[in-house]
Amino acid sequence: MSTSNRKTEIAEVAARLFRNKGYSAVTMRDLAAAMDIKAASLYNHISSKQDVLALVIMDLAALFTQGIAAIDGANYSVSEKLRYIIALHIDLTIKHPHAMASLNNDWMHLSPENLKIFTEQREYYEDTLRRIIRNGIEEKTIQPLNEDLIVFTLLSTLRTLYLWYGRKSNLSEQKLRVDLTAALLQGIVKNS
Amino acid sequence: MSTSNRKTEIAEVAARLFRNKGYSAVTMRDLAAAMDIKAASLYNHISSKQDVLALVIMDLAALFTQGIAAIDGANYSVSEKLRYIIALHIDLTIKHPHAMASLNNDWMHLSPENLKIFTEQREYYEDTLRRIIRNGIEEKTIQPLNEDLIVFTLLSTLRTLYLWYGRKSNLSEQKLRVDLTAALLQGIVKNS
DNA sequence: CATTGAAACTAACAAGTGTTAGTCCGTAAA
DNA sequence: TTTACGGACTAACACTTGTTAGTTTCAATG
Repeated sequence: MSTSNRKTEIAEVAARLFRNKGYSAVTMRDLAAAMDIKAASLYNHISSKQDVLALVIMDLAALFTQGIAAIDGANYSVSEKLRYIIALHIDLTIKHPHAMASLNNDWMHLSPENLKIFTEQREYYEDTLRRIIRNGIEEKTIQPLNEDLIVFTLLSTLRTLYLWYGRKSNLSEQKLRVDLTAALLQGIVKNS
Repeated sequence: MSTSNRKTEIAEVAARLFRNKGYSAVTMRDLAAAMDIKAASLYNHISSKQDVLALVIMDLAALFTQGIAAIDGANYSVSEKLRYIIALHIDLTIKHPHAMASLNNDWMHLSPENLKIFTEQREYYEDTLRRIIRNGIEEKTIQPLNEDLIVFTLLSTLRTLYLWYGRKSNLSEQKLRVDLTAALLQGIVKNS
């Protein structure tokens, strides 16, 4: 295989540390200690601290980009697309809860080249979602609210799922999907 | 006056820097440069870097605590309480957009004493909101979804308002309040 | 057995970190 | 005019940072 086992292990431990203290506050000695080795030994597997951050963030970012591209390209209704996007976020959050934190909070510390790629992907993601929402408003299946507001209401909840899911509650993935979809799409008050 | 003008000026500039790079990545020399003075000169006004962080975060945290206490203590319906809580977040976000970022992302770097106070206040805030939601579910004015899920759906959107409001959109505060309340409480799809 | 190579180690460096000590300047009070 | 002092400065400290160089260990391969 192309990437060594140890390298991905470093990325996983790093993601957990980054989640708790942020990229800048985690030192290479912290990371090494968490793996029970010395800092210098890390460099047998990775080339720099930036490299580790990219390892944590970039693959996950690509999964989001691919995910929304597939959903948007399929022959779904607006409502179906939104449901699949919610499911995508739940799925990736459960699989990579720690990396999600870095994706949200530490992306600005990526190297210029990776930052460019990341920013483009994020814009593509948000533009796609915005277009779906706009379609829904035009066909009158989505409430005629400000479209940026709708986009960020959805995204802010989906992006910070990692903050509480699995901690505060022990919801099943199934129940999470059903209830979260209901809360985001139908709202939380009755008889509106 | 008890706190000097210069001290609050430092806190404001620091909040802006913390927002962009995070507390740990901002050096005292960065902060000094942003104020056009030398790093050592900062210590005529503040006692430590931690002190600056506390200056940025703690007062704002107290405003949230006082705000929700007042709303919860008043004789409002569940729906009214939720509307006022949304308005509280909008109000404080517009007044302190930079400090909101630190409140969300840098609180873990507070000194142990301040961290304790902060954590207690946050728990009080979340507990209060959770109780309001639970009341609503019991009296059947709120959808019977998982209550933690509802709490964090609301909070995640409200807490990250600073990320996009004033940047991506030029909504008036009035329109923001109306549309955001609608999106969070009634949802975004029609004819549910 | 000899050799290789992955992966750990020790030691160290250069740059950057928060912070302190001591000094200087200019304005306002005495 | 003298005094006091807020608020800037220079210089320096002790420590931490990411990273490199060179070495050692040891299991797998020939």
